[in-house]
Amino acid sequence: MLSASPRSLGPMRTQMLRPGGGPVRVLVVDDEAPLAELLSMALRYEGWDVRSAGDGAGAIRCAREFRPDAVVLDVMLPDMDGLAVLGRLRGELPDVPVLFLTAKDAVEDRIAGLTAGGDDYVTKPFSLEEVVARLRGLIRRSGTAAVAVRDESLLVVGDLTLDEDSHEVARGGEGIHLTATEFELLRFLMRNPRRVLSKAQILDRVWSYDFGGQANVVELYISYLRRKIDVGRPPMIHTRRGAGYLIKPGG
Amino acid sequence: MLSASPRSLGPMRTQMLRPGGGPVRVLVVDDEAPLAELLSMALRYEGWDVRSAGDGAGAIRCAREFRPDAVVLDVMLPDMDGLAVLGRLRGELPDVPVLFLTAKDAVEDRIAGLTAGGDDYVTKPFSLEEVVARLRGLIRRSGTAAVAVRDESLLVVGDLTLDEDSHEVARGGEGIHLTATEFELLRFLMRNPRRVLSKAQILDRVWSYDFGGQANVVELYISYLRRKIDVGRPPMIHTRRGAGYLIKPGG
DNA sequence: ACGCATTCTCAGGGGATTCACAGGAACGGG
DNA sequence: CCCGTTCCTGTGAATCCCCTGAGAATGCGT
Repeated sequence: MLSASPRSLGPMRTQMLRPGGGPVRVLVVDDEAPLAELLSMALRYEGWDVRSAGDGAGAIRCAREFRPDAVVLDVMLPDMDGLAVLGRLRGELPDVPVLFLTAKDAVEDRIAGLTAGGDDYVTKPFSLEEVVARLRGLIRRSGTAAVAVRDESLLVVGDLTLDEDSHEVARGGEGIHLTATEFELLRFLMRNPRRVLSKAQILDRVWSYDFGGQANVVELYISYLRRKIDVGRPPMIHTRRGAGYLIKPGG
Repeated sequence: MLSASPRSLGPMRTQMLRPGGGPVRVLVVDDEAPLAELLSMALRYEGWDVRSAGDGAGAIRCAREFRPDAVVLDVMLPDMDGLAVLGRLRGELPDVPVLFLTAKDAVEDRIAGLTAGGDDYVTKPFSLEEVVARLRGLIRRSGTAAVAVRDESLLVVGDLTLDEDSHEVARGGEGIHLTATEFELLRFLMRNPRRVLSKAQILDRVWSYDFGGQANVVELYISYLRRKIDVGRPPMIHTRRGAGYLIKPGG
């Protein structure tokens, strides 16, 4: 039914597919309904087939019948703790990669134990761009899905390259150091080349879902990025006054 | 079958159709009746099948039976808030794209997240042209409807091109810089080539619905546009004295 | 605890954009 | 050919949008 890709940004992007040919399947487990909803939408937007559960029991049940290729799992659930859910999950799906969601102040060693198997985690509040990127990384590396995957981790726009695995950025072969936020912003731009992105879109996607600050942080970080990648070169980041920003190869 | 198009403007325009063959269905949800009416008319004018609801409960009910291909949703509703409506809506129609309407000065942080799924939004007061353009974009990208879709983001009239994604405009291959208002005006003209558009129509469509200024802004902006796209070339923007303006390829 | 990196707020400034106004040009009917 | 109407466009002011420096607050590693 979802045969056509529901992605809206980045129409030319290669679509991740599972071996059978259908879209990658992801299970979202979180008891905060709005957050689960937000995540589900963002992941569907990637072209993935998403289901969600609000507690551990539901997660196990859904895992059994849905057989997802990846799981996004909140470690704080009402009925059972993260470790228990993980154990039962692995009973059903031994090799499924898991992305944990955890509060900032959670005990670090617990997480370290959970992610020992090559899984990953992000702390709340997270940005959607970050969750999607981590999940893509997990799926790609797991090898169970991810068939139609080229050199997926490298984004290229003109002579500008960004490696989503190593987080290395270079323009004209010369390496460029970016901070975490700068990197996320540039990744979002580069994943949508030649497309005007409004400041609101950027804010929604790159900043945490609970960010309540001034909207001009976007302008500020665009300014930072330009200093680092557009200095003394044909500029690639362009302003569309009244509309937003876009990145494109100089020409 | 395209000849049976109910559109009144632009007979040659490709008509968006849903997979079954019928017109695209859109649900408008807004408690301000005049505004809902205005929107509905503008969307019917696009050849779409439109229904409207004045509150969240009505929206859910209508979504269930009407099964729209897209939804226009005011985030401020009398009975429930935007996120709640969105949640219930998605319960009925998991993949329907949503265009949010929001007040300019609304609390920004409640918007953040709403648009995460690839949805979009416009701030009040908006122009109808903007709403229609955004909605077309959402429908086109959602893939559920949008069958008769070519290279939709590019408008072409003679040697003049306008890209709705990158906001780039060129005549004879040469790039042209337009301001936001000039861009919207040209888009409206190009979406209705060879058709006379009255100043009133243009004002209603391109300017915000609460614009209270002088009617000759249209003349002024036509003048701006001519300087930029018709300078020293066979003119494409023509005046029909007493009637309005139209754009057509020189010849 | 200390220093450095990073994130973000605030505010000033500059330039682009929008728009009103008004005089002049073009048009069309008589 | 005259005149009223409609349209075009120069000028200028107000506003809006965007850029960026300075510095506070926070986080992070040593």
